[in-house]
Amino acid sequence: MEARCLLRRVLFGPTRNKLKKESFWDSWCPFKSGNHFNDLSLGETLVGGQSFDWHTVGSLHWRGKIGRNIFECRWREGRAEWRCDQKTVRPKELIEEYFCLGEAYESSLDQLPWRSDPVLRRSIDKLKGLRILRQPMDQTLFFFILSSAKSIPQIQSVGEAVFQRFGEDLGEGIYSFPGWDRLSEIPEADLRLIKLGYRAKYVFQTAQFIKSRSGWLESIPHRKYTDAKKELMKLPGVGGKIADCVLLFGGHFLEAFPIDTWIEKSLDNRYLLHGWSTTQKTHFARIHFGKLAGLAQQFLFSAERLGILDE
DNA sequence: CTCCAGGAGATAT
DNA sequence: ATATCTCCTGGA
Repeated sequence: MEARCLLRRVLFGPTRNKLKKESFWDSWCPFKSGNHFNDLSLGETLVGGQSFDWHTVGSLHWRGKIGRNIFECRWREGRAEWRCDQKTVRPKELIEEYFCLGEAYESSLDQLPWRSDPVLRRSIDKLKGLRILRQPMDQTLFFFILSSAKSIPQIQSVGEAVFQRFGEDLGEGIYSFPGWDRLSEIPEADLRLIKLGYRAKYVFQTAQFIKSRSGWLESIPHRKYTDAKKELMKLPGVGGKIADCVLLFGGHFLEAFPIDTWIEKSLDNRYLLHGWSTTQKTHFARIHFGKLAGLAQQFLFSAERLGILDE
């Protein structure tokens, strides 16, 4: 057996398969301390509904992409770790930027009214380290147009189908966002074949809108929040809720406060706003949570969705 | 089989 | 302003 192996090695070298498997991933690195996650918050950050770039590959183990680079994250022995493809350039910087691992996070958290709000306080406590990722606006817009009346797994699978068909293979079964230029060439009927349903028209028309206004989408992150929201709502299929999701998750506008059914439930039952209109609830959020309402929203959303406030 | 999901848009009041 | 209906699809 030994000799056979040796002979094979001399004649053909290590098998291609084995070589690839052993050299793809670099070693695991711990996340910077001081911005530590906990066993809940890492997963919630990655696959809790703000991003659709990650999928679970095992217990407390996720794979996904940052830009066009494949990464993995996991929760192991009481700490969060990440690793990437060996040929990724400056991965540490990518991680730090994507997860906002700087000092600003802690002070942002401290600015939320947790001192006077037991619901928020408990949510933050249970989900230490939960954060808003820095994701690209174009792709985020695409995913949230798909999100209308769909659950997280459905949004992800439909989105991935589009990526797989029209995007680029990045390896490990992960495909890139095709981009709005490419999407503008795809007939609505083709999108319907991939099960986008009535959202197919929104994607198609949004692609035409963006194509006909060079620089428009790129200008959104540079605008003031209210102006940016008003602009996004010009897009077919983008109302107030989706616009806020795109701004919060794709533009890092931390004042955006998307009100979905989970937040609605939280505001109704925990903040006793049952019967208030969406406009009134939005106003309440702005007054009560302040300039970083979107960050507060993420904690309330996850806490409500995970059902961890009623224990 | 019916009902509704992490909505938006159109229409009617 | 508020209420209701429809739009696709998949899962309960």
